[in-house]
Amino acid sequence: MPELPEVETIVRGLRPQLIGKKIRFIRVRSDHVLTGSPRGFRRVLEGAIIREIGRKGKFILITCDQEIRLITHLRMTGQFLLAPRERVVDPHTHVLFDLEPGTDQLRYRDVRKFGRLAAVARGTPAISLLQDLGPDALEISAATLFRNLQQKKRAIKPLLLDQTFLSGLGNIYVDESLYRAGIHPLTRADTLNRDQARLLHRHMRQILRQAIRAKGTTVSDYRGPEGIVGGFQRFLRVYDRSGDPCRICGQTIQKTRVGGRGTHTCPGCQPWPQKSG
DNA sequence: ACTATCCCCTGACGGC
DNA sequence: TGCCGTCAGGGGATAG
Repeated sequence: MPELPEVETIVRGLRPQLIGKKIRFIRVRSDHVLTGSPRGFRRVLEGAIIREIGRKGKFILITCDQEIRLITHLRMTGQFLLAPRERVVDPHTHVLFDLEPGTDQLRYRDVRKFGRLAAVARGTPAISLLQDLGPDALEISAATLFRNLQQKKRAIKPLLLDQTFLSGLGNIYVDESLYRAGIHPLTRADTLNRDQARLLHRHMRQILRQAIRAKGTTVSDYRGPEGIVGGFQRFLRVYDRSGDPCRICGQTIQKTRVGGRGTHTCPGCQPWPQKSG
């Protein structure tokens, strides 16, 4: 579900609500979403005071005193919600954090249970997932992106989705970025020239920033921390628009499958390069 | 190094 | 109405 702009929106929404709060008590309704045992999870986090909330790629990092951390990946349907303790608990809510001061609860809800929550104790090295993360899509420079693309023979779309190569992009923003840069998703990465890499870099940044401003994209079930719906979907030009005309050339937006993922392209604006040269 | 294919889960939707 | 197949903003494991 959430990609970089949605995760950034969530982080920004949680920050003012959580900074300075103490995690007083944790209730785990389903340990499926925890990376370790509920016992260990609670032992590490109960009593911790939240100091910082950040993002790395699509991971949410909640840092407490003494470098205790809660690291979360929402995968497809994970959500953080803030609710008064007495509010009815939705059946897909798996972890509840009582906060102090106040009467609010931070709730982790996840319909498909693909998301994961990990508690990192003081002095414990960062989990391997974070170490393997590639540069953040909003932090990488055009020059570095170009240099890194030249080392890869893979098709550009699966490469951009590979979080060890670049972190933050998901299916929506990859399709949108490639469309705006006029690059076909199956183009071999090392065949892109410097100008194409620059164009891709510029559009990717522009789209991500615009999407953050719009508070993300809601196609079906993404919601921000307060249940807020994103607004970027009205700016989408290919994603979820198959069968509709391209806004630039009028040709019909196609939906195909690339690397196992639904892929949206405009045949006019994103020519297939390896065929025609 | 890279691709293809499951798999993890649940729900929504279209066709019959 | 119900059943069945397919698909979904992600990513890990495994076989070729």
